[in-house]
Amino acid sequence: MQMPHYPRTIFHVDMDAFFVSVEELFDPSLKGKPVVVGGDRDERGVVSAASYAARQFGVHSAMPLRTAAKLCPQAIFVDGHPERYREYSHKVHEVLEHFSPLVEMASVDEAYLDMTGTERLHGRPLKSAHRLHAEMKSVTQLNCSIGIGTSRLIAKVSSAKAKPNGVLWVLPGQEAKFLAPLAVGDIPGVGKVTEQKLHAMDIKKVGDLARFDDRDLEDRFGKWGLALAGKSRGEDAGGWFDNEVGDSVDAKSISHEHTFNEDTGDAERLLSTLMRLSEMVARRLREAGFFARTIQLKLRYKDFTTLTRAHSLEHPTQMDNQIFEQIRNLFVAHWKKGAPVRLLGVQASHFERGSAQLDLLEPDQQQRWQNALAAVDHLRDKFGESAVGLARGMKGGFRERTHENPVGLPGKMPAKDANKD
DNA sequence: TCTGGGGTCCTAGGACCC
DNA sequence: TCTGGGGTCCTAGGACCC
Repeated sequence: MQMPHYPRTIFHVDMDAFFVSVEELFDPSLKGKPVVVGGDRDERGVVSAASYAARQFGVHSAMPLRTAAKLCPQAIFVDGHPERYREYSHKVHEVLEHFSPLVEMASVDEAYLDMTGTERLHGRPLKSAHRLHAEMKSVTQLNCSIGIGTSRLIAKVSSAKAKPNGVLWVLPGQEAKFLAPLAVGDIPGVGKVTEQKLHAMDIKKVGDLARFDDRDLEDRFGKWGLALAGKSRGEDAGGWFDNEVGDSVDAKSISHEHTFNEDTGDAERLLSTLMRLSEMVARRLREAGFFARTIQLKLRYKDFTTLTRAHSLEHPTQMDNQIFEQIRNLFVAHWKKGAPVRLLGVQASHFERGSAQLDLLEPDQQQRWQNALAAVDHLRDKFGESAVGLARGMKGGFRERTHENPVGLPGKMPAKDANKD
């Protein structure tokens, strides 16, 4: 993580209307039509992606589906297919790896490449960008846009300006000049709230921002103000942007949430949803090899008021039943009984790589527990989530953790009185 | 318009310890 | 009896991104 002493060449590769384009590959009849990915026109939810034809009507991502339907009644609404997007994301990644060993997927449909020093192999930046662009099209049949600059920030902003299907190179030394005429909202990290605050200070363009004193901005916005000052000059100032391209960072949290199609105050239904969410989170913890110390409940009522309540455990866990136990306690303690709920969420965070509980065991016993858990996950793959219940939480409680049962798995044949509570 | 789901980072207050 | 300051952990909430 040391700063390079020469100017870097960073590519930001951003797939054009990625979800829509992938859907078009599976159903070519969608091509050229107004398409909205995210769900049915009358569903509770938002637009994940809109085709360029749909955008003509003012439809854009994050917009409520029902609003999109009003703006563009003739649009075709399709469900998203995350597996398809992951599959194509892998193809994209493979293409990119032909161009640099330092590739970082920033999400399913965009990536940063550090192309510094690849001139001998690939030629000048514009030439390699055009080759990349062509190879992407021929291998994946998908269009992308490429931004080139001396920082992630410049690469990212220039790829947005290159859309659709274009390449844009900001020459070293021209960063501030490139940014100056752009709206402050074009800076990644500047959303509605910051934009409003800046507008109130009569800062509309990045150039206006660049003329402000760093100290001034720091006084008004704290740490974020200092980062803003740097960004106005094209620097990767502050936070995630400062990471070298290709530095992999461990996940900090794993969560699942669910919005009901209609609000419900039915305790049974709410608890079984929390159980399902807990299982999904636990399973991903096991896949990642993480044990979580903090478990958090998210509760959103009918009127959209949202609260989060967390609890930290003495012993980190990756078990369904232990997670659900915490979630249930938090839920019972904070849910206004009978109040209609719109959304429930379960989050795990503060990860550790191992478990003090498992560490108490001999290596071969540890292996047996891990094998047992893997077997359960395998059965669930085969027969569905409900086939194997690690957590029988709804009506009863949980097995106590003991030395013989260090992670709180239910026994093979739970006796009638096996559950406490 | 009536607002998804999965994440990251930052702030701020209170507890607790030295 | 009135009163320090710094560090760290925990919790809650909010802005933002794709």
